[in-house]
Amino acid sequence: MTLPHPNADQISLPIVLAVLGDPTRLAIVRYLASKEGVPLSCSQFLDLASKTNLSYHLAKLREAGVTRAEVVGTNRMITLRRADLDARFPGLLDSVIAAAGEDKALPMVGGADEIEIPA
Amino acid sequence: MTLPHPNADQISLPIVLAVLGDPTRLAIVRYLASKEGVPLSCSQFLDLASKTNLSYHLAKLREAGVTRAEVVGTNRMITLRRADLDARFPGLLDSVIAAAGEDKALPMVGGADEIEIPA
DNA sequence: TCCTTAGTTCAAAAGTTATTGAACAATTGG
DNA sequence: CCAATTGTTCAATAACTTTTGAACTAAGGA
Repeated sequence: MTLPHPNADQISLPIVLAVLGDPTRLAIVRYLASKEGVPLSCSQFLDLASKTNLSYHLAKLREAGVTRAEVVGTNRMITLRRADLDARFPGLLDSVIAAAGEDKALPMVGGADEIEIPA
Repeated sequence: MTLPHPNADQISLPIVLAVLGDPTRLAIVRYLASKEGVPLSCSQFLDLASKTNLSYHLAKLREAGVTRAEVVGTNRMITLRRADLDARFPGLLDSVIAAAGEDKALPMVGGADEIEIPA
């Protein structure tokens, strides 16, 4: 019942960039980052897309090595693979998240005001 | 005879990431970065793809705001838009280039040994 | 002027990614 | 056990991206 994840050394730069180059997925990553490592269930992202479509985007993120999904009962708890990404591509995730944090064009997970943008 | 470029504030994060999420284009950017701001003509990249296909990829990079192309006689001289990208997405380009610099899976522009990988 | 060099444009084909709805599986709570 | 909740899978379609070759433009040199 564990889902397939690449290990750190299998994470590919072009694949990670391509996966992050989608507004829905970037919004997911931004929200995960704003929650500082707290695992979130898939259903937390239903603002962004239909259930089916979310399943697709979350699988892309997981298969690229950007997120980790753990099966807990009937939920999948999603976290960012911060340490693995930082080890593989130092500074990349931080700069993407910082840039995404200011991006008004990206879809929002909560009803706005959900994400703290540090002044 | 000047080509269309977005200005700095029109550069979009997801578009930049998507454009960089392609091995051919990442190789182009890596090579441009390795040449430290020296303008290169399109034909320098013919190792990577056919002339027609290069034209397509270079247009994508230019339209995304990643590169600038200046018409000089019958050549287009290409440079990285380092300052604009750094202003817009601090640290992003540097971390992408650093990660790409070590990536053996990316296509090479010269016959290898062309790019200095700092030890 | 004629030829070459450098690069673009166009239309077609091939391939890939995103989105949808219906049906399914697994767990939990009553 | 039954029903609800959570999320996946599948097949279809729509939409986009990549690649190709042939035809083209524009500048420069002989």
